[in-house]
Amino acid sequence: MIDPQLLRENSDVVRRSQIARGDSVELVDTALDVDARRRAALTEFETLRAEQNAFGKTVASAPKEDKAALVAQAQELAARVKEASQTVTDAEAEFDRIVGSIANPIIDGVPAGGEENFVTLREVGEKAAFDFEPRDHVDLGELLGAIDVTRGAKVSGSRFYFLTGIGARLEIALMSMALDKALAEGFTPLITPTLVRPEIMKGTGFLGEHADEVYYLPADDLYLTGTSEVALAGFHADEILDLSSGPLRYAGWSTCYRREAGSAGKDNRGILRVHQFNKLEMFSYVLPEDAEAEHERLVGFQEHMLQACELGYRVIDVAAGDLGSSAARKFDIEAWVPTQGTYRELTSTSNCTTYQARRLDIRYRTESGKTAPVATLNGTLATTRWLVAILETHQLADGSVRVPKALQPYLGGLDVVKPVT
RNA sequence: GGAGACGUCGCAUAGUCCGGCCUAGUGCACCACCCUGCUAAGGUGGAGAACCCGUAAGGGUUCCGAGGGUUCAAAUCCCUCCGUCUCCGCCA
Repeated sequence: MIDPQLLRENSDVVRRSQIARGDSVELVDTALDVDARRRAALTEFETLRAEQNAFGKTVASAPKEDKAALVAQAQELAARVKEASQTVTDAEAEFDRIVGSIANPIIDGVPAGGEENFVTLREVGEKAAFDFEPRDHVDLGELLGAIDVTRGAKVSGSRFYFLTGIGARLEIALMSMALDKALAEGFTPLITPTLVRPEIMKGTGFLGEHADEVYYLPADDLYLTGTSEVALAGFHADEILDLSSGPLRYAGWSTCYRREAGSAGKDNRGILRVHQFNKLEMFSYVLPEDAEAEHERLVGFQEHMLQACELGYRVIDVAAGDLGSSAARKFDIEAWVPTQGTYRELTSTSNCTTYQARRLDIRYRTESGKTAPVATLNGTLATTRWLVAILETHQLADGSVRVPKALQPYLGGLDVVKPVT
């Protein structure tokens, strides 16, 4: 939910954001209109209700013989109050529907336009090159006994897989390294629920236009989460936080579930795009004025991780039209995937400013003692997908894969993964 | 899955049977001041959240787990849902 005050007093900011995102500008005017109608209805109702309250006291304290006449009068008033109350309910529902559909106003500097209009902030490391024909991660996974997509499909269908042997160990190593990084940077680790209630799913904004990406269990009215961000954001829902001694930082470890509806035919091979994977996710609750600095910190931690994995990558400033509705800015880090000859997203970090917190009612106390919504940020620290880039980047001519130095301690010192015979 | 109890303004509780004197009482904790010579006690006052009107001072409305309903009037009566706890059953 955007700040209604911003809408009222600075609607041009919202309009400019809508343009940059390629969203409707007329929506802003509609929103202003429903806001005005909502407030008028409220005033009307409150006036009537005050009248009714006062009258109720008269009735209660009236002598018995006057009561009948007074009650008759009160009935009439009650009918008008009821009608006014319904008008308010309707007006507020309309307000929520319209204003709720406006995405978070982008931060100045976010490139306008769609997916292809991203801006590359920096390229780091080398694009791995080979003097032999490099194998892709599926072939490597098979050679190394690390990934079994055939049996994944047998058991669960397409886009499912088994991580086997060294593959399973590699994922655990990567996740553990990320967890240690998170701990070193002051994050509190959390293992989160992956099934959540509808209001939490809605509150985090995943039931908007991407609702068909989400697994839903009708028998229990629960949603499977596509990222622990959902549970991490819901963690402090309806709370007033004390941020006086600094931000609250959490690292959520969870399995993630995604339907990948509409991506049929895309990335069918391997484990690049799958229905289920593991992820360590950073999540920060900060003062609104600290959000942009925190965003830079998060992207910094992500870069440390990619560097530790000795991957070549670029950091991009995602264009406005490609942001989720909650994000005011998003940085993606894409690693070089040799067999695809292109960069593929390994991490994403979003600054949701106060948008998500307003919807989930997460606040802090300002110096004047008032409450105000906090800012929330999230970012990937490691996921199963990283194995794709790690395997392909560090492969050797015979199909062996060199283990990045930083990862070796998590594999009992193993420096090269060799093909199984 | 069965049976039962419960959910009140930070915490703990009163109020619910019998609807209106509840603008929700009390204790603890908290803040300010007063008093007091000693790691304290006592006194007075203040203090929740959201929204609306207003430049402001201030005024108003809503909130007793959530949502409906009955009623002139609901913390209180009725319904649905959510959650917590206890006992039994079942279970990887």
